[in-house]
Amino acid sequence: MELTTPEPLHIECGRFSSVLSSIGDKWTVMIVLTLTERPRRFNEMKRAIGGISQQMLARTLRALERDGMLKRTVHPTVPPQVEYALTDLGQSLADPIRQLGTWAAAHIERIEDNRSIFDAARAAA
Amino acid sequence: MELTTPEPLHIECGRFSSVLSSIGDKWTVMIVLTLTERPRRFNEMKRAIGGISQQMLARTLRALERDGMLKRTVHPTVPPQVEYALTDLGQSLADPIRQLGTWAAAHIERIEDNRSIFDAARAAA
DNA sequence: CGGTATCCGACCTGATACTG
DNA sequence: CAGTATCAGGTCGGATACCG
Repeated sequence: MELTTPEPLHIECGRFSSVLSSIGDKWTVMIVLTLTERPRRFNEMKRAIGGISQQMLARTLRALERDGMLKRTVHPTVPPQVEYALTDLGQSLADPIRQLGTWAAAHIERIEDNRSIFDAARAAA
Repeated sequence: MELTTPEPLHIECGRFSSVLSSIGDKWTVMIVLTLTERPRRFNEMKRAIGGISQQMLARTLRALERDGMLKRTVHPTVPPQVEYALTDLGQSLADPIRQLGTWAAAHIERIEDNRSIFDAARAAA
Protein backbone atom coordinates (compact mmCIF):
# COMPACT_ATOMS: atom_id res chain seq x y z
CA MET A 1 0.00 0.00 0.00
CA GLU A 2 1.63 3.22 -1.14
CA LEU A 3 1.07 6.36 0.82
CA THR A 4 3.75 8.30 -0.94
CA THR A 5 1.41 10.43 -3.04
CA PRO A 6 -0.10 13.65 -1.69
CA GLU A 7 -3.55 12.24 -2.51
CA PRO A 8 -6.03 12.48 0.34
CA LEU A 9 -7.04 9.27 2.01
CA HIS A 10 -10.54 9.17 0.61
CA ILE A 11 -9.26 8.37 -2.86
CA GLU A 12 -8.70 4.81 -1.65
CA CYS A 13 -11.91 4.83 0.31
CA GLY A 14 -13.38 1.92 -1.56
CA ARG A 15 -10.85 -0.50 -0.17
CA PHE A 16 -10.99 1.02 3.30
CA SER A 17 -14.72 0.91 3.66
CA SER A 18 -14.88 -2.78 4.49
CA VAL A 19 -12.28 -2.36 7.21
CA LEU A 20 -13.81 0.82 8.55
CA SER A 21 -17.30 -0.62 8.68
CA SER A 22 -15.99 -3.64 10.56
CA ILE A 23 -14.52 -1.34 13.16
CA GLY A 24 -17.68 0.72 13.28
CA ASP A 25 -19.66 -2.44 13.87
CA LYS A 26 -21.76 -2.40 17.00
CA TRP A 27 -19.67 -4.94 18.93
CA THR A 28 -16.21 -5.09 17.37
CA VAL A 29 -14.70 -2.27 19.37
CA MET A 30 -15.85 -3.63 22.69
CA ILE A 31 -14.63 -7.12 21.89
CA VAL A 32 -11.19 -5.91 20.86
CA LEU A 33 -10.87 -3.69 23.92
CA THR A 34 -11.97 -6.52 26.18
CA LEU A 35 -9.37 -8.84 24.69
CA THR A 36 -6.55 -6.33 25.06
CA GLU A 37 -6.60 -7.06 28.78
CA ARG A 38 -6.20 -10.80 28.37
CA PRO A 39 -7.51 -13.76 26.37
CA ARG A 40 -11.04 -14.83 27.17
CA ARG A 41 -13.39 -17.73 26.67
CA PHE A 42 -16.73 -17.47 24.89
CA ASN A 43 -19.17 -17.12 27.75
CA GLU A 44 -16.63 -15.17 29.74
CA MET A 45 -16.72 -12.50 27.03
CA LYS A 46 -20.47 -12.68 26.83
CA ARG A 47 -20.69 -11.82 30.51
CA ALA A 48 -17.92 -9.21 30.31
CA ILE A 49 -19.61 -7.32 27.50
CA GLY A 50 -23.21 -7.67 28.54
CA GLY A 51 -26.16 -7.10 26.26
CA ILE A 52 -24.71 -9.02 23.36
CA SER A 53 -26.60 -12.04 22.08
CA GLN A 54 -24.88 -15.38 21.68
CA GLN A 55 -25.31 -15.18 17.94
CA MET A 56 -23.84 -11.74 17.48
CA LEU A 57 -20.88 -12.63 19.67
CA ALA A 58 -20.25 -15.73 17.56
CA ARG A 59 -20.63 -13.80 14.31
CA THR A 60 -18.40 -10.92 15.35
CA LEU A 61 -15.72 -13.27 16.66
CA ARG A 62 -15.83 -15.19 13.38
CA ALA A 63 -15.45 -11.96 11.38
CA LEU A 64 -12.49 -10.89 13.50
CA GLU A 65 -10.92 -14.31 13.13
CA ARG A 66 -11.37 -14.09 9.38
CA ASP A 67 -9.55 -10.77 9.33
CA GLY A 68 -6.72 -12.32 11.33
CA MET A 69 -7.37 -10.06 14.28
CA LEU A 70 -7.74 -12.87 16.76
CA LYS A 71 -6.84 -16.50 17.15
CA ARG A 72 -9.29 -19.17 18.23
CA THR A 73 -7.85 -22.02 20.27
CA VAL A 74 -9.86 -25.12 21.16
CA HIS A 75 -8.79 -27.06 24.23
CA PRO A 76 -10.17 -30.60 23.77
CA THR A 77 -11.31 -30.95 27.36
CA VAL A 78 -14.67 -31.90 28.79
CA PRO A 79 -16.48 -29.62 28.75
CA PRO A 80 -14.77 -28.00 25.75
CA GLN A 81 -12.95 -24.74 26.24
CA VAL A 82 -12.40 -22.24 23.47
CA GLU A 83 -10.08 -19.37 24.05
CA TYR A 84 -9.92 -16.18 21.99
CA ALA A 85 -6.76 -14.09 21.96
CA LEU A 86 -5.74 -11.06 19.92
CA THR A 87 -3.03 -11.54 17.33
CA ASP A 88 -0.34 -8.92 16.81
CA LEU A 89 -2.56 -7.42 14.16
CA GLY A 90 -5.45 -7.24 16.60
CA GLN A 91 -3.26 -5.68 19.26
CA SER A 92 -2.08 -3.06 16.80
CA LEU A 93 -5.68 -2.10 16.12
CA ALA A 94 -6.25 -1.44 19.79
CA ASP A 95 -4.06 1.63 19.55
CA PRO A 96 -6.07 3.68 17.02
CA ILE A 97 -9.24 2.42 18.66
CA ARG A 98 -8.14 3.85 21.97
CA GLN A 99 -7.37 7.13 20.20
CA LEU A 100 -10.91 7.16 18.96
CA GLY A 101 -12.19 6.24 22.40
CA THR A 102 -10.22 9.07 23.94
CA TRP A 103 -11.68 11.49 21.41
CA ALA A 104 -15.17 10.20 22.10
CA ALA A 105 -14.66 10.51 25.84
CA ALA A 106 -13.47 14.07 25.45
CA HIS A 107 -16.35 15.20 23.25
CA ILE A 108 -19.34 13.00 23.96
CA GLU A 109 -21.01 15.41 26.32
CA ARG A 110 -20.77 18.21 23.82
CA ILE A 111 -22.16 15.94 21.13
CA GLU A 112 -25.07 14.92 23.32
CA ASP A 113 -25.75 18.58 24.06
CA ASN A 114 -25.65 19.40 20.36
CA ARG A 115 -28.15 16.65 19.67
CA SER A 116 -30.55 17.94 22.28
CA ILE A 117 -30.31 21.47 20.91
CA PHE A 118 -30.82 20.29 17.35
CA ASP A 119 -33.80 18.12 18.27
CA ALA A 120 -35.38 20.91 20.29
CA ALA A 121 -35.04 23.29 17.35
CA ARG A 122 -36.67 20.71 15.08
CA ALA A 123 -39.53 20.15 17.52
CA ALA A 124 -40.14 23.88 17.71
CA ALA A 125 -40.47 24.02 13.95
CA MET B 1 -16.00 13.33 31.08
CA GLU B 2 -13.51 11.92 33.54
CA LEU B 3 -10.71 9.75 32.34
CA THR B 4 -8.90 9.82 35.61
CA THR B 5 -9.81 6.32 36.71
CA PRO B 6 -7.76 3.32 35.63
CA GLU B 7 -10.95 1.70 34.37
CA PRO B 8 -10.72 0.37 30.83
CA LEU B 9 -12.61 2.26 28.19
CA HIS B 10 -15.23 -0.39 27.57
CA ILE B 11 -16.85 0.28 30.93
CA GLU B 12 -18.41 3.37 29.37
CA CYS B 13 -19.12 1.57 26.14
CA GLY B 14 -22.83 2.20 26.29
CA ARG B 15 -22.46 5.94 25.86
CA PHE B 16 -19.72 5.56 23.27
CA SER B 17 -21.57 3.17 21.05
CA SER B 18 -23.73 5.82 19.43
CA VAL B 19 -20.68 7.91 18.62
CA LEU B 20 -18.63 4.96 17.46
CA SER B 21 -21.36 3.61 15.23
CA SER B 22 -21.78 7.04 13.65
CA ILE B 23 -18.12 7.07 12.80
CA GLY B 24 -18.26 3.52 11.55
CA ASP B 25 -21.14 4.46 9.31
CA LYS B 26 -20.58 3.71 5.66
CA TRP B 27 -20.27 7.34 4.55
CA THR B 28 -19.39 9.45 7.59
CA VAL B 29 -15.66 8.97 7.38
CA MET B 30 -15.46 9.87 3.72
CA ILE B 31 -17.61 12.95 4.18
CA VAL B 32 -15.52 14.21 7.08
CA LEU B 33 -12.26 13.58 5.25
CA THR B 34 -13.59 15.30 2.15
CA LEU B 35 -14.57 18.35 4.18
CA THR B 36 -11.21 18.60 5.91
CA GLU B 37 -9.80 19.90 2.62
CA ARG B 38 -12.33 22.70 2.28
CA PRO B 39 -16.07 23.40 2.57
CA ARG B 40 -18.21 21.92 -0.17
CA ARG B 41 -21.64 22.22 -1.66
CA PHE B 42 -24.11 19.38 -1.85
CA ASN B 43 -23.65 18.10 -5.38
CA GLU B 44 -19.98 18.91 -5.23
CA MET B 45 -19.64 16.38 -2.40
CA LYS B 46 -21.82 13.91 -4.21
CA ARG B 47 -19.42 13.97 -7.15
CA ALA B 48 -16.32 14.00 -4.93
CA ILE B 49 -17.40 10.92 -3.03
CA GLY B 50 -18.97 8.96 -5.82
CA GLY B 51 -21.30 6.02 -5.33
CA ILE B 52 -23.37 7.71 -2.63
CA SER B 53 -27.06 8.23 -3.28
CA GLN B 54 -28.63 11.63 -2.90
CA GLN B 55 -30.70 10.39 -0.01
CA MET B 56 -27.84 8.92 1.99
CA LEU B 57 -25.75 12.03 1.49
CA ALA B 58 -28.62 14.17 2.78
CA ARG B 59 -29.21 11.87 5.75
CA THR B 60 -25.58 11.57 6.73
CA LEU B 61 -25.06 15.32 6.47
CA ARG B 62 -28.11 15.85 8.67
CA ALA B 63 -26.78 13.42 11.26
CA LEU B 64 -23.39 15.15 11.30
CA GLU B 65 -25.09 18.51 11.58
CA ARG B 66 -27.12 17.22 14.51
CA ASP B 67 -23.94 16.15 16.28
CA GLY B 68 -22.48 19.60 15.70
CA MET B 69 -19.74 18.23 13.47
CA LEU B 70 -20.58 20.48 10.57
CA LYS B 71 -22.36 23.73 9.84
CA ARG B 72 -24.88 24.14 7.06
CA THR B 73 -25.00 27.58 5.44
CA VAL B 74 -27.66 28.56 2.93
CA HIS B 75 -26.81 31.32 0.50
CA PRO B 76 -30.14 32.77 -0.69
CA THR B 77 -29.10 33.01 -4.31
CA VAL B 78 -30.77 31.70 -7.44
CA PRO B 79 -30.17 28.86 -7.81
CA PRO B 80 -29.78 28.26 -4.06
CA GLN B 81 -26.37 27.33 -2.76
CA VAL B 82 -25.85 25.34 0.42
CA GLU B 83 -22.38 25.04 1.82
CA TYR B 84 -21.24 22.47 4.35
CA ALA B 85 -18.18 23.16 6.49
CA LEU B 86 -16.67 21.31 9.43
CA THR B 87 -16.93 22.91 12.84
CA ASP B 88 -14.01 22.81 15.25
CA LEU B 89 -15.52 19.66 16.68
CA GLY B 90 -15.64 18.11 13.23
CA GLN B 91 -12.07 19.11 12.51
CA SER B 92 -10.94 17.56 15.77
CA LEU B 93 -12.52 14.27 14.72
CA ALA B 94 -10.47 14.26 11.54
CA ASP B 95 -7.36 13.55 13.56
CA PRO B 96 -8.32 10.20 15.11
CA ILE B 97 -10.00 9.28 11.84
CA ARG B 98 -6.76 9.79 9.99
CA GLN B 99 -5.04 7.62 12.58
CA LEU B 100 -7.51 4.92 11.79
CA GLY B 101 -7.04 5.49 8.08
CA THR B 102 -3.30 5.22 8.46
CA TRP B 103 -3.70 1.98 10.36
CA ALA B 104 -6.05 0.64 7.71
CA ALA B 105 -3.66 1.65 4.94
CA ALA B 106 -0.80 -0.10 6.67
CA HIS B 107 -2.66 -3.36 7.28
CA ILE B 108 -5.35 -3.69 4.64
CA GLU B 109 -3.36 -5.95 2.36
CA ARG B 110 -2.62 -8.32 5.19
CA ILE B 111 -6.27 -8.30 6.19
CA GLU B 112 -7.37 -9.06 2.64
CA ASP B 113 -4.85 -11.89 2.49
CA ASN B 114 -6.13 -13.25 5.80
CA ARG B 115 -9.67 -13.18 4.44
CA SER B 116 -8.69 -15.10 1.32
CA ILE B 117 -6.86 -17.72 3.37
CA PHE B 118 -9.76 -18.08 5.78
CA ASP B 119 -12.32 -18.37 3.00
CA ALA B 120 -10.19 -20.89 1.12
CA ALA B 121 -9.92 -23.01 4.26
CA ARG B 122 -13.69 -22.87 4.69
CA ALA B 123 -14.30 -23.83 1.07
CA ALA B 124 -11.94 -26.78 1.41
CA ALA B 125 -13.95 -28.01 4.40
C1' DC C 1 -19.60 -25.18 27.13
C1' DG C 2 -19.57 -23.41 22.69
C1' DG C 3 -21.59 -23.08 19.19
C1' DT C 4 -25.10 -23.46 14.45
C1' DA C 5 -29.85 -23.04 12.22
C1' DT C 6 -34.03 -20.77 11.69
C1' DC C 7 -37.39 -17.29 11.99
C1' DC C 8 -38.82 -12.61 12.23
C1' DG C 9 -39.12 -7.68 12.84
C1' DA C 10 -36.46 -3.38 12.46
C1' DC C 11 -33.58 -0.72 10.06
C1' DC C 12 -30.44 0.55 6.28
C1' DT C 13 -29.92 1.68 1.51
C1' DG C 14 -30.80 2.70 -3.26
C1' DA C 15 -33.95 4.14 -7.09
C1' DT C 16 -37.28 7.02 -8.57
C1' DA C 17 -40.32 10.81 -8.60
C1' DC C 18 -41.53 15.17 -7.03
C1' DT C 19 -40.87 20.19 -4.85
C1' DG C 20 -39.14 25.06 -3.80
C1' DC D 1 -29.41 23.25 -7.04
C1' DA D 2 -30.76 21.07 -2.97
C1' DG D 3 -33.39 18.63 -1.14
C1' DT D 4 -38.05 15.45 0.60
C1' DA D 5 -41.41 11.40 -0.12
C1' DT D 6 -42.27 6.95 -1.18
C1' DC D 7 -41.44 2.26 -2.20
C1' DA D 8 -38.86 -2.06 -2.42
C1' DG D 9 -34.94 -5.13 -1.45
C1' DG D 10 -31.43 -6.47 1.55
C1' DT D 11 -29.09 -6.69 5.76
C1' DC D 12 -28.79 -6.42 10.85
C1' DG D 13 -29.74 -8.16 15.14
C1' DG D 14 -32.31 -10.63 18.72
C1' DA D 15 -34.97 -14.81 20.41
C1' DT D 16 -35.42 -19.38 20.20
C1' DA D 17 -34.35 -24.05 19.44
C1' DC D 18 -31.20 -27.47 18.63
C1' DC D 19 -26.34 -30.02 18.25
C1' DG D 20 -21.51 -31.93 19.50
